[in-house]
Amino acid sequence: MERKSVILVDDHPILATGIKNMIESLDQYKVDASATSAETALEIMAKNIFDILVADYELPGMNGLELIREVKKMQTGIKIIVLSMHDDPSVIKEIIKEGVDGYVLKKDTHHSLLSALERVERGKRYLSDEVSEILMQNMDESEESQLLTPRETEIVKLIAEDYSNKEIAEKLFISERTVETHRKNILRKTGTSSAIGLLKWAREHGVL
Amino acid sequence: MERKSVILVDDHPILATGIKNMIESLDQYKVDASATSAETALEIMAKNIFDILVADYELPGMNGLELIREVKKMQTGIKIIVLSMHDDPSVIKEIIKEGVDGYVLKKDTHHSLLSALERVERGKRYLSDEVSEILMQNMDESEESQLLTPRETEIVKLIAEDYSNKEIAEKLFISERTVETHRKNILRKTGTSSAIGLLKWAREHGVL
DNA sequence: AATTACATACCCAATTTAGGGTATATCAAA
DNA sequence: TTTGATATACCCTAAATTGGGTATGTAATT
Repeated sequence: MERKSVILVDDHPILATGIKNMIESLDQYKVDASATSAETALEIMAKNIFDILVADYELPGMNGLELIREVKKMQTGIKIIVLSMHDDPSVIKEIIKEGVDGYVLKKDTHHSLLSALERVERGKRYLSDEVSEILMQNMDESEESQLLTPRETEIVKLIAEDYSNKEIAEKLFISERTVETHRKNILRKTGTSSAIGLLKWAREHGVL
Repeated sequence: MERKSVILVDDHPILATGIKNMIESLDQYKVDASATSAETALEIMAKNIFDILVADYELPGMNGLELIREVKKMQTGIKIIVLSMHDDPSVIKEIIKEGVDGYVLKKDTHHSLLSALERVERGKRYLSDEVSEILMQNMDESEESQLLTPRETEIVKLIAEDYSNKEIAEKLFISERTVETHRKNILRKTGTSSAIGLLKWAREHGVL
């Protein structure tokens, strides 16, 4: 049987080597290419065909999401498995929406990664048990990403960048009163009561 | 020849397995124990003797620094190699000051880790090339980690956790006036002018 | 046509933070 | 022993933020 060709993307070589060995411990896979950045990976994929892409989500420069989008444009048949450290529901949802075939957390066991490989090879999708559980816990409190209006989200971002109400007002060509109103509404909606509390909320909910 | 006994601590099993295989690719080492938390590692080390500890620095609960301190109390002869993602000079310095034998970044190659093992086994210390370079670049702008006093750093952390001055005062059993004074001094020293600006500074300078 | 959501803008009051001081006790270093 | 750094605590004022309202124009939806 032909061994499936895998390309691996991880910006931490030490971890990449470990994962490569892990994958190749199964005879049916061969890691034919490794890249430490999304950009390099895309260059390689422009010239070679692979069966499966195993990519770290946290990458320097272009992030995992952008990489996935580009790859799907280039090689429509390729299976994508994302390996991520983030167990933040909003991040997970975002990645899955992008249509990846497998999602495995770095804190899962190595069996998870191997299971993911076997499942996606057979055309199925795979979520590790950890990931499934996280998603189920957050089904109900979903749509909270739409809690804030676009304008409010914009203002949250400016607050996070350390602009005062006055500066935000000038930047957006609106009155300082309006910024204050948005700010109040934002704090009320998010259940926070200070700029720093809001920042924590925003990070946890993927607004930033 | 007796194989050296290694204990591995990493909270991400998938990565731990990869590193274990990597270490055992050299015949002279055997990974006799693995733990996913500092606490578990300490329990194991209370009952067994190891030659070398390879520990991830980012751990849930007790952090790498505290783990190192505890281990040095328990097993004075053990060699310690820290494996970390952080290439922030201030973090690196802090860890090295604690007297570890080797420091390797996850973005180094796997050869670095193996070199580290061999060097510390022979009683020498090891810093990966990447780490050496980072430290050299920051020799001059050093001491900026000492810009803030310990007390001030403590307060920065509490501000980052969204405590108000009043709450910080209660927590530390000091007057709210004192917290205000610290806060003013911190803003002056860091050249910032708001809590959020301070937070950005703190993140950039490894205070958090 | 009525309702709803959104962005806009104002009023008021209370609280918190920022920025300017000064002052004291302690401890280490020169 | 004097100096310097640190942690403590207070004074003052000004600015910014928070928390409670109301109100209006616009666009989309029912």
